Amino acid sequence: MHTQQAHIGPGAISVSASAPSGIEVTPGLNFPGFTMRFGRNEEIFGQAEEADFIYKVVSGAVRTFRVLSDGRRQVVGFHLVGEVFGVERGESHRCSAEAVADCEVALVRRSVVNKASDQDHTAARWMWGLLSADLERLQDHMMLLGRKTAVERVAAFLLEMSHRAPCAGGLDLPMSRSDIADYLGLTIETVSRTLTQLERDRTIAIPSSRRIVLQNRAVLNDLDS
Amino acid sequence: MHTQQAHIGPGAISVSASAPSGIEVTPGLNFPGFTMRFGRNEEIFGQAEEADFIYKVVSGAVRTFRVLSDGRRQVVGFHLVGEVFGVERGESHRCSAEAVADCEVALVRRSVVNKASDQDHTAARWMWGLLSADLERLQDHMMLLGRKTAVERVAAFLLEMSHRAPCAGGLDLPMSRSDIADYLGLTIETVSRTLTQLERDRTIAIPSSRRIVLQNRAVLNDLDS
DNA sequence: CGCCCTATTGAGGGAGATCAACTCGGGTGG
DNA sequence: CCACCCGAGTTGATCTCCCTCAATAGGGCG
Repeated sequence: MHTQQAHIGPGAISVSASAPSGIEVTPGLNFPGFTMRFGRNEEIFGQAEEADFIYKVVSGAVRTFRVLSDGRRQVVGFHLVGEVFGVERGESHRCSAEAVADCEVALVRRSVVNKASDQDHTAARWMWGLLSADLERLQDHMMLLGRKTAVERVAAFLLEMSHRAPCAGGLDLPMSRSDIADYLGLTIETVSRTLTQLERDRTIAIPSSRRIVLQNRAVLNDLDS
Repeated sequence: MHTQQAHIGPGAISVSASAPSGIEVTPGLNFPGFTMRFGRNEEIFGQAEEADFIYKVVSGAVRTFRVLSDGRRQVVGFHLVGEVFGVERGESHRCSAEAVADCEVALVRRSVVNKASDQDHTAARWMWGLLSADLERLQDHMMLLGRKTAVERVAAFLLEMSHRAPCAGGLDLPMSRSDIADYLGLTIETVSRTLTQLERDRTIAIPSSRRIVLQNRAVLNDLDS
């Protein structure tokens, strides 16, 4: 169902030279690190794998997800340009991460960040902020998955993406319908049908399948409750 | 639908004397604080309210949840004896919290914890651990809400409760079917039907509606995938 | 142009929701 | 002590939203 490729971890050939100044994880906070490139659907890290790094999207987009033994998949989150992912407790990752589209990712050693956090409150607070922002998003998403209808889920998704991506004149979705469906707890068919329904209502326009223009945000906001 | 009562915040009459030694939030880590009692369904804190405290369940049980404007409710989590809740980023709570049953709760000022975290890595790490344990649980729960069937959800719930509560010879559920339903993204009817189905299969026994004996954990574990 | 992958559309079925009746148990008051 | 009541839980009948299966349409790239 989903392309499974060999894991290419840190140290593999796709490592590129790190910027000499290090990785700026957030304005004013730099860490030594390096960048890597990943092709579409390539694995960045796997569930239960050692969590030695934290990651920041430089270009492209990333999905984190979990799978059940029978293949059912739940996308936990999408990570767009500038966003940090892979921040976890302890030793190992609890999600897998894959490139949604070709992308470039900056890596910083967890040990480096941990040491900085112990010495510098700025770094500690930054990490704390990352984790709790994630928590907040996950709580919103639980509401969506547990209690919202298909239209409401799709509306919430469109609004979320439009807030997180610079959307001058319409969204450019990096992810497939299958990714969206697994994020929203729906099937690709339902996602597709719901989008065309919203298009018929003139709430959105879909010039091409990955490009969506929000024509009536008021309706979407209403659906978002 | 749910009993809405006036909020009784810190400083209200139900405050009882704090233990002179302070609140032991985790073995070896004490903070000055005090305890309060809440009756069944009483509000402990409300969504968007100032998050001045963190809370620990001394006795009874607590639910945290969110509601949509039309009353649909999603229970984000249950908090049993010994567990800490209300740890959030920044200023305000993102969930409401209510007493599932009569309970006693210990409160510690956030400012106290923050100060301790800045000076002592033990406290900082403890907070970090709390937050990321929550995150982990929420990710599991997203999988449940997004992709699991009713039986799988109920099985997962029973196993979760049996792991978190001392369950010598059966669970004693503090929460109603309605709470369970809103936690699992189902209706009370479906929860009830699923439980009786599991009872007919001899997977569980239900001596009384709040008491459940796990007779065949293997089946439940299989359903938990 | 033809291939392949992604997306859309249609027809039909099913898991769970909804609506409604009934049962159970615990508390209260006569 | 029993009758009554009320909330919680169970069970039944029906409906519906979304899933499943299947066919068709687009669109990027060789």
